[in-house]
Amino acid sequence: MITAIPGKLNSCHDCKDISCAAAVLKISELELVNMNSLENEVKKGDIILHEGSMTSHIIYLKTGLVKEFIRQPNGREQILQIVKQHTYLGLPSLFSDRINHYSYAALENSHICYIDINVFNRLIRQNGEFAQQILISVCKDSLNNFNRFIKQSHKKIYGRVADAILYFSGIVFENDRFDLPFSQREFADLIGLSRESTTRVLIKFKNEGIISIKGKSITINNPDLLEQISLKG
Amino acid sequence: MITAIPGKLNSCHDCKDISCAAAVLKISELELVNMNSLENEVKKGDIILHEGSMTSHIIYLKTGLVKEFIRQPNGREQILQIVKQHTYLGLPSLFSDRINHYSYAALENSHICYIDINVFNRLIRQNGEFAQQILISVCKDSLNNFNRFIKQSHKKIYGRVADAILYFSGIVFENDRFDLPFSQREFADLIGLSRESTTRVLIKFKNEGIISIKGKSITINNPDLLEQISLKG
DNA sequence: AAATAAATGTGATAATTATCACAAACCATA
DNA sequence: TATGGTTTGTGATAATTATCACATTTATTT
Repeated sequence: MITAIPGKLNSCHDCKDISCAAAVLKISELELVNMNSLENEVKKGDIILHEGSMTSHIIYLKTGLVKEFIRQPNGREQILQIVKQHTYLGLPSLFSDRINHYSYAALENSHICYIDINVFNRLIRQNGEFAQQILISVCKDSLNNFNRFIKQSHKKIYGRVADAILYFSGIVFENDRFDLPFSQREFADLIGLSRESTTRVLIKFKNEGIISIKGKSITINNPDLLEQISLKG
Repeated sequence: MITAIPGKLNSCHDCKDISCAAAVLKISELELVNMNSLENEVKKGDIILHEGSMTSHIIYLKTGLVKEFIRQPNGREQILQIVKQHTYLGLPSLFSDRINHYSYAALENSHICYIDINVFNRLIRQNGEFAQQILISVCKDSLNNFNRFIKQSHKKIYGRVADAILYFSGIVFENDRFDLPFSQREFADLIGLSRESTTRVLIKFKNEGIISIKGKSITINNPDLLEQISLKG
């Protein structure tokens, strides 16, 4: 039996944002316990969801890091975004045709929860606060993603690589120094460029002192200049 | 006073889809009358919303045709989608930062309604069915849009022009013959190509007999071939 | 209907990026 | 530490698309 929980939303301890999925989850967490939702550990490289498959459960990324991607007709992978913990995977699909449009693979060992679709839907209908928070979460996510994509689309390779570095630094890892969680091949897939072009730009940035590269580790030395390059297009 | 309306959703008479915003509106229509929502007529070319402005009302496109667009840093316009009647404009913005991320301009004389944000939000909280339908509508729309964009992004100019023609034929006008609601300059903006390249491809398609062009009117003679070109990338 | 402005067509050229081919560096593991 | 595999670096070249410049057509205004 599901009972609507009075509309008290807490903010997520990590990001202090009441629209963060972690905060949203607080309502459903009670339900999850009741419903015996499955919790699972996935290893780095594991595929969590396949594009084209039916949505049978909602998947909540409790801890870890995941890439969202599709396969382009030419066979190449297109990475759409890096998904951080406290996020539902592919929520929009649930509310459209219930087919997963994207694939998800773990970039690190991660913890995920499977939540029953019907529980979720009942919660939404019975609890307006919950519905509103999910709406906010979905809208923010899709807007951010779409905007990032649109802005990239007309930029030259320098601007695009700069964007990608700033994306990892700012949005994914929130740190000027970070380890690329995959190869340059995949980095190129995220940006939508050839591997060679991507490498060349990275080396150019390195030679100009804007960034430092040691193995998979990237350090931004001059964020302002990177921003400038990104803006210039 | 807003009262929750028992969850009976009708399908839209036009598109027979209960997730169509027209169906969703049925619930709020009653409210709209109560709240004295403003109805307005806009002329072809009028700008309905400016990117960057605050969301003060929700705008519902009752009749007409509208383009959603942004201005790229290089000054060029990027048309994101063509919005048909029975659609809320920029709904995702309402649920994120309440700033309109895109601009909207009328491609034909159109009728729009202004709905108070608070009415909308109260409806969502008080009526789970309504919330769910809005969620569905937002998710479908953003998925479709994003997918269209991603699929385009790696295609060559032929595939992209083919896509755009199929988009107008299938999604916007639902007819093999349609009038471009704007110039080829704007058509190019929608596709994200230069005007000259776009023109050249159109002429190529025309010379190959795949389409016919008379002024602004385009007729698709060979939809299968167009599909093929789109798929080939 | 003439004049003016706007949109479209087209060749030549330049800029950008992908592709190919292979060398060098790095990594895992026997 | 040798060895095979993968990833990264780099030059040369080809493919694709934008840009420029201008002719031609079409639309709008007086």
